[in-house]
Amino acid sequence: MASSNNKRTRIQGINRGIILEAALEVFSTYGFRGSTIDQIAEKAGMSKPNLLYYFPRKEDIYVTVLENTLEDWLTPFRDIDPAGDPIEELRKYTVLKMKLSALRPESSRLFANEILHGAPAIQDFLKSNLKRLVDEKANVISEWIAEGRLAPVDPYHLIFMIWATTQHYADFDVQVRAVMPEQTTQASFFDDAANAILTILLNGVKPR
Amino acid sequence: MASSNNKRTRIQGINRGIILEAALEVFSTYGFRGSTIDQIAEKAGMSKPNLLYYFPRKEDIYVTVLENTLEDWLTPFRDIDPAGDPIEELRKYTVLKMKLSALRPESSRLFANEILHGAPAIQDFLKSNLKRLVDEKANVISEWIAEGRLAPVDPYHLIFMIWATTQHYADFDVQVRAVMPEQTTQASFFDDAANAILTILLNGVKPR
DNA sequence: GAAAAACTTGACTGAATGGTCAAAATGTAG
DNA sequence: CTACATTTTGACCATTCAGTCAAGTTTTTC
Repeated sequence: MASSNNKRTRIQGINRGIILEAALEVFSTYGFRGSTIDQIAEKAGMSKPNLLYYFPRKEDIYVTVLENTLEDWLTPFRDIDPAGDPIEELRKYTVLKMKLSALRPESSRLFANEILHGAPAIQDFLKSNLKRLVDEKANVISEWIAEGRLAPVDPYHLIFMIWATTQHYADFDVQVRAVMPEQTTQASFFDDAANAILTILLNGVKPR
Repeated sequence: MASSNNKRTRIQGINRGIILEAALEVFSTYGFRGSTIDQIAEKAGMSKPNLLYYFPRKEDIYVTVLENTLEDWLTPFRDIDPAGDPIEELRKYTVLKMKLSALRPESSRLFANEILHGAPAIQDFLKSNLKRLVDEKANVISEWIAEGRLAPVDPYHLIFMIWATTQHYADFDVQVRAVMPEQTTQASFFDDAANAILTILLNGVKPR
């Protein structure tokens, strides 16, 4: 049985990958409750019992997908460099997050949905790992402010502001597209958005 | 039958209100698919068939709740005054939206969930009513910029930025609370957040 | 190349849930 | 008070869906 054996076989590696890819699409579109195993199985091109052979419960698939996407999401945040130039570091981070919103909106939506419904599957993660990381980066920002290299703003709210704004373009994609003038929703769209955001944000935190 | 008769009776008025209140809570917590009619009926203190007497389909309850909350959400936006001081108008709007996030987070979450899943119930509304309104306000901002009373930023992205940031405190409440330092999640929390946001945002759009 | 292990699936089960119905209870108009 | 309309509900139905099972097929191992 797949789960009882620690070592993964060749086929297990392949099929788990296929399943997780299909599951990300389905879960991010319909939410946990709104998705069915049949849907995921069909998208993955295998029978339901076969899928359940790899992930015995629906929740197992969901949690695994969620954990994987969390990593993507956090990597650029971890990479904020205390030794770098504050404005430049914030610009870099914001641009990377916008890229994520552009290239992997499903991940963002999956995560948003989880939080929106009270984060039942990742409460602990938020309170331990994520909190630790945010505290660390908030400290970095506080030091930048103390050194006069950034305007005095609450570092936590600054972080939230970047998160909120960048994720908005993935999570609220439908609304953004519905509301934006026609031509604007073109190729350069995410670049334009990033520029606009950065103008406001960086002017807002530049020391004066 | 309740729906065939245009004029609403006393009891209909009362019970529809009770149902919609219960439904907002349930739908915003679990999403459309994740909520059951039984749950709503129990919270409303009546039997399921009785509830279905007032709203024959689950979707009818959902759409009605959603429409009601949309109005709350848009009123302060409509009230942005072209004749007012730009910075002051943006401050006022941002503060009002933060208040909504603080006082009625369920509405915000219900709406976020709907958009996140592709806005199946309000696509048309977004593309017509909301778009018209946003275009109008974007024009107002463009004029402010032309008059040199605001830094030159894309008005649409400015609007999105305010939406994203203010709603974050309702929609991502769980994450915010998990990550913020303990004492900070206190009484003045939303005021602090509003101040931090406004500092960055208004500095970011002040003409220089 | 045979035995064992890993993989795959059609057919099924049981619980949850949206919605129906007919009969009973309550409210209301004259 | 009486007749009529409105409201309420227990019992029920049909469907959807997570998860099981036993029997078959393919892959790996020696």
